[in-house]
Amino acid sequence: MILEVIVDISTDNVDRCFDYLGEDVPLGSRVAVEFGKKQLIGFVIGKKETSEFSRLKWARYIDTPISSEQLELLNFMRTAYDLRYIDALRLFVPAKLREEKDPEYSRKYLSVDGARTLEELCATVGSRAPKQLEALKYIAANGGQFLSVLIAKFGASAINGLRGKGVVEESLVHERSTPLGTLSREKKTVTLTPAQADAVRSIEEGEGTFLLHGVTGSGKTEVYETVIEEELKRGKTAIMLVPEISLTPQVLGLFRARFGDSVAILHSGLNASERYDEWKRLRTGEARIAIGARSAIFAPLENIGVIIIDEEHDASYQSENNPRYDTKTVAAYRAHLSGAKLVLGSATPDIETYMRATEGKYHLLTLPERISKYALPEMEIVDMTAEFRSGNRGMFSVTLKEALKETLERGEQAMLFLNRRGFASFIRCKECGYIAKCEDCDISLTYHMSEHELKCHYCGRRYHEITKCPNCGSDQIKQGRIGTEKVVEELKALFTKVRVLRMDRDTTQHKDGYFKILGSFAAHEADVLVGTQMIAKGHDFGNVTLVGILEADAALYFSDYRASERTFQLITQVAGRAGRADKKGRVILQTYAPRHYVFRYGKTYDYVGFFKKEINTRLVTKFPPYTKIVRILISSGDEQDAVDCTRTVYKSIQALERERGKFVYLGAQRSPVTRMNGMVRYQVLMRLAPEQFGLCISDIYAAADAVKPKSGSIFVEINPQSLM
DNA sequence: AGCACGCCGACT
DNA sequence: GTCGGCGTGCTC
Repeated sequence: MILEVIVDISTDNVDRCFDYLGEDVPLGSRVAVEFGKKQLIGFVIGKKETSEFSRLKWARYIDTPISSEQLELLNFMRTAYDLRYIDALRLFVPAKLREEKDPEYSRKYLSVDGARTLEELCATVGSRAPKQLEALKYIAANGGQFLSVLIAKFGASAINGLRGKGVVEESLVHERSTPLGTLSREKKTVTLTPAQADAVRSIEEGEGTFLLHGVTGSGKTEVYETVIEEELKRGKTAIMLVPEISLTPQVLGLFRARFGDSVAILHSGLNASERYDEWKRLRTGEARIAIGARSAIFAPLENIGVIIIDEEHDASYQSENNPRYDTKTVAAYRAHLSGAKLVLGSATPDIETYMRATEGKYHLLTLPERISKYALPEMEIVDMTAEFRSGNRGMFSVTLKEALKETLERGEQAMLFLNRRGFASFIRCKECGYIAKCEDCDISLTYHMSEHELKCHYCGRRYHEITKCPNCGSDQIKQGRIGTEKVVEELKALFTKVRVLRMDRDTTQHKDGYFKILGSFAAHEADVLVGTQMIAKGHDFGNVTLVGILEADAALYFSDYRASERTFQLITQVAGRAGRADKKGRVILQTYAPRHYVFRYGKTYDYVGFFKKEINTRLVTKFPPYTKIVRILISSGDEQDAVDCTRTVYKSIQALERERGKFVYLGAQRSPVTRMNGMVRYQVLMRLAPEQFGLCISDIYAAADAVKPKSGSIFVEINPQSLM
């Protein structure tokens, strides 16, 4: 039998089948092959009787980690996203299975010599080795520990010293590193509200895709859990996806408590062995629920009853680096293949998702109110242009200053949220709030310092630099953007004794920085937490009664058609941080555009009102969901090469446009971020009507694949999250 | 990704 | 005269 094998090398030149002789094994099998003179892992994706090659090598069968259903999903993704076989295959298989050694691992485990007392052992080690003594005591106190853990904790020299002295016993433990047996299942019977029960019933009795729309605290999680439970009772399995950032130990703990060992958790904190362990528990059927970030959609489950995507509007569901894919589309296809239901949940759904729900393509389920009797905090909108005109040139409004003072006096905590994304800068008039926008696209213009001009990132149109506000004539027109450091500075100048924590890219760079800061704030080691969107999600702090949103409108002006949508999501999310059970919260939102519809609807948490307004804007400006944005990004080490490649691609796309009908927009330009690690970046950007998209996308992929930059890359993105 | 084959500059 | 630079091309 001839096996068609994909070898485990990720390059375009080997992104095809290679024929090998082998047994008649199932498709999706893992084989060991000699490729050139390298020993590699390969995956069987086809079988045939004859080959046009004469001197074939043999492939040795190992196992079959990928099901035929998963292979179908893989093929779908390959055409939908123009992926390499191997890049797509790797999503389905834990890294451990791609290493040549036996994936069944066992780890060295150290315990103290039980025949002697701890004092005797300490004496043997001697007082001249304090580190070893410390380690020894630790081992004794814990009843033993894995060698790798000990080395990480005490250093290799201390541990090897101990091992040399014969005071510890070594054994090979063929076991998972995080014992689960200790976690008992919590037999908590939750009583669902009528709305929750209705939602559960609709999902259980229906099929297809559901949008579960409910504000923060309306109890979406109970609906998910009950639906999963029902599916398990029917003998089905379930996948639940959550945004990467919400995979906190607490959230995971809740699910473990409810479902015990039948849930497998796939998160980025797992090492290769742990990941393999969880994968195997799903594959063998030991675990029947997979929970994780976006890649958990590839979990090795059969007979899936439901796929749940929580916070479905979250940007992390779109994979922005290879393999590029969009989880919701993949999930929809997987659900279709396995006859599973797809449940999308959010308080602020993606505009496209909600549109499909209004069109009847998704079943819309609404959870109207918060479960606890405490209403969402009220938002106060402060007009910063008025503050500016009345002489307050600082970044805090009078209202916010007073509210901060009161909060601190009561010994409560505050969060100051700074709405800042990326490094694009917009131009704003501080007197009247005017923002420079593209006349064609209604997208904020970005100031390019090198060229002294303003540009629209979506159509490339250029405008002269402006020094006077065209609206009110003021010369107070400048780049609007402030940093977290600046906020902390001004805060400390106002309140000398205030204890401030800052959370942004800089302070969370080192590992665990994120959780350390949150933990410290939760323990009331600081009065105010200043941060970017990072502090918007999850994390309830009982003592926080004030949330200040500085420059609430800043995200409105990032040159992105989703700016309003993102702003609405952010402000409603951040506002939810204020006030909990017993303490009423207060939200103060500072903006230079108080009359913008985002704030009008945001103030009352009116998503539907916002949606109606926003969808109309999208229709008029011809942005998604009424079009699809396709971007071909070309990067090269050589400027001329990049220009040549861009021209070639642009020409073939133009030819395509002549053949298939006019696109909504087509243009080629330098990428907004011109250089990135030594590479020059150009892009061909287009907007297609949905029908055109279906017709053209494979040709667009072909046009891009036909060009090969000398020392760089070329790839196609669909509705990219940002145009950086 | 590797590795071999292949055609042009400064070295024992 | 040769060693070696890394540019193109192939791996079933």
